[in-house]
Parts: sequence; C-alpha cells; structure tokens
Amino acid sequence: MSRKASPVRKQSLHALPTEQAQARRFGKARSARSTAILEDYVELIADLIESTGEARATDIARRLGVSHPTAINTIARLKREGLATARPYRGIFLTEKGDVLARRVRARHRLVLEVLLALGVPHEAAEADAEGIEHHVSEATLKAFSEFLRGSRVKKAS
Amino acid sequence: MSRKASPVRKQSLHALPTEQAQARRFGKARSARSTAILEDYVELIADLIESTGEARATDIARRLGVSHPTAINTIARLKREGLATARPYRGIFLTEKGDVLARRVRARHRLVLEVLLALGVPHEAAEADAEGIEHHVSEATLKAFSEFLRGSRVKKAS
DNA sequence: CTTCAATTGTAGCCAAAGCTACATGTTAGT
DNA sequence: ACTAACATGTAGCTTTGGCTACAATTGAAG
Repeated sequence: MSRKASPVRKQSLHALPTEQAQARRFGKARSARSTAILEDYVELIADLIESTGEARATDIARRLGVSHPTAINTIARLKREGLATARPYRGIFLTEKGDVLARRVRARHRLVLEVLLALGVPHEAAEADAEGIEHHVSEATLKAFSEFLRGSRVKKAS
Repeated sequence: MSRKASPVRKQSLHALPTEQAQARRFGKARSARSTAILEDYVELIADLIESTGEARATDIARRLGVSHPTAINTIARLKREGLATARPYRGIFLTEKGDVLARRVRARHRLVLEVLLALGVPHEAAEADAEGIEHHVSEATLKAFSEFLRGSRVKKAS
C-alpha cells in the first residue's frame, strides 16, 4: 500500500492528525523525555542546597531511588551541559544556567501540583503524577493553568 | 555529612518530602517513562488499523517521526512483550493484550486532552502536551479528571 | 513476465540511563 | 593518630531508543 510518500492519505472516521502534525507532537514528547532527568536533578539539587546547605551525590541518589554510580553518571552529564559543577568530595553546585533552569522547573512543578489538587486529585497521587507530568507542560499550558488557578481561588474566596 | 543513613534529616523551610516518599515518586515517573513508548506504539497501531485497515512499519515510523529501523526495533519489543504480532511484509497486528492496552491508553488520552481543553489550553498545545502527559496520569488522577469534566459540562449546560 | 521503486528487514553503530562489584578518599570517634 | 564506616569514584555490563547504510522482498506498471 501507499506507494507515494505523502499525497492526501484518506482521513477517515476518527480523523487522525496529519503525519507531520503527529510527528511533531511525538518529537516534542521525546525531547521532553530526554530533558526530564536533567530537570529532575537540577530541581533536586536546588532543593537540597536550599534546605540542607549542600547537595551530595549519595543524598541525590537516595532521593531519586537510584544507585550512586547512576547519580554520578548523570551529574557528569549535568557538568557536560554546563548546568552544574562539583568539587570532588565536596558536593554539587549549580551554575548560573543551572540555577535559572532550577527556578523555572520549580515554579512549573508547583503550578502543576496546585492544578492537580484544585482538580480534586488526592494529595499523594498529585505529588507522584506531578513528578512525571511537569516535564511535558508547555508555556501555553502553563499560562492556562495559572489563569485557571486564579479563577478557582477567586471562586473559593467568594 | 550525614554519617547515619536516615535519622530525621532536618526538614526545613520548604519541607522536602522524606527520602522514601520522594524515591517512590521518582521511581513511578521512571517506570512510566519506560512504558510510554510502548503505549504510544500500541495506541498508534490501533488508530491506524481502525482508520486505514492496516498498520505498516513505515507508516508508523513516519507518524512517530523516527526512522523505520527504529520503529521496527520497537515493534520487536512489542512482540517480545506479547503486545503485537507481525507477519513479515504483511503489517503489524495487536494481540488481545495489546488491544486491551490500546483501549485503556486511548480512553486516557482522550480524557487528558479534554481536561486540558476545558482548562483553556489552546488546541495545538493541548494535543502536543497530552501526548507527553497521558503516560503519567494515575488511576486516581484519571478519576478526578472525569469528575471534573462532568462538573464543567454541567456548568456549561446551565 | 520483467523491472524498478517502495517497503521491509538486517547489521552495526552511538548515547543515555540503569546496574553490580570493586577501589579509593574522608572523617568522626576513640 | 588510627581505623572503620561512609562517601565518592571507576570499570564494565545491560537495555532502550535513536541513527545510517545496505540487503532482500513485493507488487504495480509497462
């Protein structure tokens, strides 16, 4: 079937998106997946530094639920990408770039969590799902979320 | 720092979750990520079969925006996991198990999309983000979503 | 019935993200 | 000042999910 590459594939009943549109969407999801881990690390490092004064590799590994070599490997990737630095045996630090990313990610995380809670998702599920969902929320969606929250807060206040 | 493994790490200002809780959440997100691709394939195969009568490897590759060997590799994984079968040069088919998964995934996808739209997310962003978000939505969240939608539909109707 | 282009399959590469096992540093407590 | 326990680092393996390049199969058109 389908000898020629593209000409107007019969769009039927449920109307699939066009190939291009669908490929674009999947591509976005793929790239979000590949940055998700970096974002998790950066966010966690920022949290640890803020709340305990330092971010050590093993603490990070324990909190992520991975082995410490895995954490060290990923931290090496953070360094390669200019998001973090580390003085051996002295802990992990964020670069300026890492810090900027951390702020963005944390704000987004909080917003996603609040929206889930506002929608009536139970606390623990909201916390768990937010951890996965946050990486796939675009700017446009973020904006809609914060407007929705403003609305629902107003409603509650009245 | 932190000679002993766990004793009550000082929970400060922003109150980090406990190590166990956080590790559990990250673990869930990780496993969701690893099944996300399988779910995408199964969903797409079901869509293609329903709307065009068959699912060919190259169509799948084109729609996902990946090379055809990548698609074939992943389809091999689907077969290994008992979700799909393929008769060489004859297209891809879902097993019973694959079909069950496809139904679940499609229902979830639709629900996530509807919620995003109901929250005021623009159409294209909603479609794109849903593609990533859907894989991280738990049963509890799904339930909350469908109740929220019922509510918002009622409101709109009034 | 041949041919040639599209589809499908195979081989072999890469990077990421996980693991276990082992080696090396550090440092708190005696 | 030692030493044991913990933290950190290194080596080497696996799986997943990408890729390109090439080989084989199909089937529509001539």
